[in-house]
Amino acid sequence: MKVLTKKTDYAIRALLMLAASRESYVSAKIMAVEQDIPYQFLRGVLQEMIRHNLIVSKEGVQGGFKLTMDPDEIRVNQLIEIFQGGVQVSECMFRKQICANRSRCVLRHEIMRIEQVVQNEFEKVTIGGLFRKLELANQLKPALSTSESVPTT
Amino acid sequence: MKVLTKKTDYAIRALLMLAASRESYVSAKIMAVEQDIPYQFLRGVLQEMIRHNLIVSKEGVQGGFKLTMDPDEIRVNQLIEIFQGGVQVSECMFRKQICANRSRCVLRHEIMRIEQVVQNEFEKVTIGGLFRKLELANQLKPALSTSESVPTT
DNA sequence: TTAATTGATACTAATATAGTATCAGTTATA
DNA sequence: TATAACTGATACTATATTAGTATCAATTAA
Ligand code: FES
Ligand code: FES
Repeated sequence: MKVLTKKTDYAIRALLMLAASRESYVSAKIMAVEQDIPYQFLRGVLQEMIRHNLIVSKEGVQGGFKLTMDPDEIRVNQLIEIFQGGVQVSECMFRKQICANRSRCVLRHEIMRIEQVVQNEFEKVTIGGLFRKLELANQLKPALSTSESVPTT
Repeated sequence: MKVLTKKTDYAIRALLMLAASRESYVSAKIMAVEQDIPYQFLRGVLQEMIRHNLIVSKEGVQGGFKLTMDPDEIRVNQLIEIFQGGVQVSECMFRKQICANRSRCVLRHEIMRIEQVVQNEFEKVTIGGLFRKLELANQLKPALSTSESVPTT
C-alpha cells in the first residue's frame, strides 16, 4: 500500500521544477515531458495547486506556472492533505460494544498517536529541503533546466 | 486516505476476541456478530491468518479459531504486512533525469526513512497491548464474552 | 493572425477494496 | 447415525479510489 498517490508524487515533482526556476514561468508541457508525467493529468494537479494558492499561472504564449511562496514553506504534509485528504490511520475501529464511549477509548488514542507521528514526519519535509538535497545529489549538474520539448497529447 | 484497510481492521478485532478467550475456540459466526463484521468476509480474513500461522482452527460443531501464540507476539505491523503488503510510502519518485543513480538518491533515503518510522510505530503495537488497554477501558466489564448468536448470511 | 499556452469540465480505464455466494468436508451430540 | 454447527476452498459481484484522456473556450506573445 502506497502512502503517496500519483497526484502527490507529481505535485512534488512539479513543485521541484518550479523551485528550480523561481523567476520564470514553466509550462505544464515542459514539466510533463521532463518528469514524464501524463500532460492532462499534470494540468489537473497544477490547477488544484492554484486553487490552494501554492502556485500562480500565466495564460498564453510563454505562459506557465510559478511558485507563490518560498519553497521552504511548502510542506509535503500539505500536499498530502490536498490530494489525499490527509492520512487517516483508520476510522473508529471498535464501534459496537467494545468502545461504548469513544471519547475515552484508549485504542482510539493509540491510533491517533500514530496518525500524528506520520503527519509530523511529512511536515518536516519541505519542497525547499528536497530541492537542496536534489541539487546535492546531482552535484551541481542542473537536471531541472528547461529544455526543447516534444508534443504530448 | 486510510492506512489500515478493513481486512486489517477486522483481523485486529478478531484477534482481540481470540485473545479474550485463550482456552476455547471461538467461531467465525460469533466474532462476526459481536464485532459486526460481514461473516464471509471475516472467514476469508481468518483463513489468511491460518495460512500465516497466527491462528488455528477446529472444524465441525463447537469448532472455531484459537491463537497459536501469545497475543504480545502479534504485532499490528505483521497484520499490515499480510493484508496490505506493507506500507510503502511511494515508489521511486524521480526516475528519469533527476535520479540517475538510485542508490545514492537522497530523496529516496528521505522517503525510506519515513517508511521506517511508520513501520516502527506499528511494530510497537501488539494485540496483547491493545487487549490490555481495552480491558482497562472497559473497567473489567467483559465486552468480549461469547454470547447467544443470531444467524448471519 | 496564429500558435502556445491555461481554464474548465466531462469522460473512461485500471486497480484496489469490500463484500457475497456456494458447495464440499468435518465433528459433536441428540 | 443423522443432523446441524462448523471450517476449507474458491469463484464471483459491487463499490470506491486512483489514474489517465479528451475537448473546447479563452488568453497572449510574437
Ligand atoms: S476505536 Fe473507536 S471508540 Fe474505540
Ligand atoms: S526518488 Fe527514485 S532514485 Fe531518487
